[in-house]
Amino acid sequence: MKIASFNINGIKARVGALGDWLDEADMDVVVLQELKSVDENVPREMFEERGYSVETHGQKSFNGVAILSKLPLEDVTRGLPGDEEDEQARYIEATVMGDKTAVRGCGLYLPNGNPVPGPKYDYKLAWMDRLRARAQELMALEEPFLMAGDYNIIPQDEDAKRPEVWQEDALARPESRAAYRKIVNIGLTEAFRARISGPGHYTFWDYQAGAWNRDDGIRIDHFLLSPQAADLLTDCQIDKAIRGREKPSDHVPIWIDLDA
DNA sequence: ATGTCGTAACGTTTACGA
Repeated sequence: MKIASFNINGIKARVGALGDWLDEADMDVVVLQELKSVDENVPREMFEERGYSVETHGQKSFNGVAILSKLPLEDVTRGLPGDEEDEQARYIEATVMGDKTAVRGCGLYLPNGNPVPGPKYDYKLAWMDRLRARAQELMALEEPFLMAGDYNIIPQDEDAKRPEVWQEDALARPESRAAYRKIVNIGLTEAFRARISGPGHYTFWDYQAGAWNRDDGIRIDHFLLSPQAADLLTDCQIDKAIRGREKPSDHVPIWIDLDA
């Protein structure tokens, strides 16, 4: 079961590049972030004609997440539990019925949090605490689940080309990293680091200042796996090359393969 | 040179979020 996460930075602008990638990537499941569209404006046909069912949780202009799947989906839920007042579309869950095993899949777009300090940073940290609470609920089931998406977290200095410029940023501040570790440390496995160690692996390059040409990137898109899902992990890779194509997103896809 | 995108709207330009 191949599952990808891809922050597309606007579905309208990405129809061409996203379609090309879907054709060649051959994923069973894809979680998307930053649709920047309401559900009615998502071009479902481009996914359905490729064999995917489409579950969206959209929002005008900002945020918006989706799950695409060639495998049957069950029990789709939208929104991160823990705050009835939160209207930002950043979270969706569904159970993917694999040939051998069902996997609960969570797609997320974690708040950026800048500037620090301020209400946006407070919202980020509170959102991360809600995510941890949800992960703990799922852990108690002792079943395969995964949380995939744009975490807006640079876990360690080795995950940035220039860690010094991110020191005071919401993506790398000590409080942000601690909140991320608090989620991981309930017993989850970060898929990429379970397979590949060392610096120089990124999923995001800013559009500005020639960041891509200088390989000035950061690794902020992650898969966290429950123990039962980690047992099934056979691969995890970043599709770096598509950042160099026409009209790219500022993120690239990261994907895992599960024996499920 | 403080650098680029994507989206929306009281739109041919500005504001916001990233």
